[in-house]
Amino acid sequence: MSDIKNPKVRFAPSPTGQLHLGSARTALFNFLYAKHHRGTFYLRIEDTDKARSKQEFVEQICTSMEWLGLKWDGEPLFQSTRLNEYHDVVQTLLENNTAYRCFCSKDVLETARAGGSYQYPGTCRDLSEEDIMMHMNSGKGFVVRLRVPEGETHFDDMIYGTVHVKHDEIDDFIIARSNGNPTYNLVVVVDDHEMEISHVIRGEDHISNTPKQILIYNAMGFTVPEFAHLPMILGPDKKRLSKRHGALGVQQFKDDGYLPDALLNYLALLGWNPGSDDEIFTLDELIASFEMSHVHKKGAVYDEQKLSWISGQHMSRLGTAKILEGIHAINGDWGEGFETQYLYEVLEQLKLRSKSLRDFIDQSSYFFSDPISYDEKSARKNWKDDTTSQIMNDYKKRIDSLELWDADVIEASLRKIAEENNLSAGKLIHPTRLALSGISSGPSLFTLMSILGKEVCIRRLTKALDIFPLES
RNA sequence: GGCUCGUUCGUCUAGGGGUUAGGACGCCGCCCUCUCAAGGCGGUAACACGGGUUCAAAUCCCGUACGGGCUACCA
Repeated sequence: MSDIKNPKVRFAPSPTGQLHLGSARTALFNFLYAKHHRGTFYLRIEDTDKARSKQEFVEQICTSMEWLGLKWDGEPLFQSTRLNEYHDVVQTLLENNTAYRCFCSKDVLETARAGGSYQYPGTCRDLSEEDIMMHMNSGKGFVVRLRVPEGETHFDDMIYGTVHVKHDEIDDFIIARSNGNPTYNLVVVVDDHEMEISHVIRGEDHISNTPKQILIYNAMGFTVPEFAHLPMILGPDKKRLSKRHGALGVQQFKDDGYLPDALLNYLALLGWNPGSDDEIFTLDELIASFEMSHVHKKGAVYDEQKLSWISGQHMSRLGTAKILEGIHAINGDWGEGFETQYLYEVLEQLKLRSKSLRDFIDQSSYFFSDPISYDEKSARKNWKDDTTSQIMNDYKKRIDSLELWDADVIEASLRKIAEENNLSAGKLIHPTRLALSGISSGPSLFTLMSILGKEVCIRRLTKALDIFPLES
């Protein structure tokens, strides 16, 4: 495969919705293939469905792709600007007799279909010149159909291998609607040819469109590109992932605080394997190891737990400055009023405990303000009675007198007072943590205290002494 | 219905004639430990089924079953 030179690929979403996980994966594989082989990655907006296409979706798709880091080369191509070209191709096909006008009404065909016939009966396939003129003159509407020849078509899919389809399984399908607009199968071919696409990489749902498109390539005398069909991403019900499976737009992952590299990493592992046991990759690493031959055919079920794990792995490898940048991108207020150095220390502690940027935000409140509520379960367990209060009070006084405020010193003083009272250190540690953070989990207590500072610790202990033990 | 593609632990996957069928997520246990994580160690769990071919089949072939996709004047 290393002899593939400068392939040209494209990602061709239709702007009828935001960028979804499935399309993002298709975009990623196109991107990886292009970059791995030093090729070109184009973006084409398939907006020929006027009724459903919206400008806002075009913007949303581009934004999502930029966020993911899937930068396309050149300017996006909009199909809506190319209607004339499509029209010309239809004319050429009509002229060389590889396509014909069909005057059958929609109703007639639907009735026929309802009767159990699945294929177009070929009514207008061999209309005489006179009949055509007559219909035209009477102002009757028509669609243009491709005249599918006898025989069979096969192609060598890079992932699925050779696929054969007999032509009698293929309808004389419509390439231009009665309103003159071209249909998908035609525009795809015309544009892929125009853009000199060498490798068409798309979802497996297009595998049965491929023979039809090859027929058009042949009818026009165009060179047929290589094809690679990607397996689908499935929901837990094993059906193709869709809106029904919940909010799975790329935008949502961004809002949930996932890192783009983590999402991409996860997506890459859905249907592809790196040929090693490695699982954590940056985008550049994915580009370096991507091989189409390692893409397999089976649909893969989307699993949020694994995404979350991968995300956590990325998080723990990321520098605190990058994390801070990411957090501020989704919440500009976070840590406002505190010095950057302080924020870095906070992030350093939370890194191994966070799967997403949201987790940092959700877990960090006590670094910025005194707890306003306390975990009741922990309070009842760890601060049972006045005995605890007494020792906590002693402990408060003890740390108040500390000259040097660092984790080791703080720890030593706590262990000493525990020993003096013949208690295990935990008997002091747990209530202290509760008093300082309001919860029972988090970073090492002594690190926490050193970060918070003496004054804050004393203040929070004082407040806790007022509150605990709770009334029974 | 027709066509087409697929089927290895619950999930993502490795393995493509001889393997104790490997790894990862999850789950469970242990270790570490001030908690929660992280990390380490261990455990749980799979070749859809039936026929062939072969000394030998998860692996090759044929069926069956099940699942996906397509079968639009959507893309």
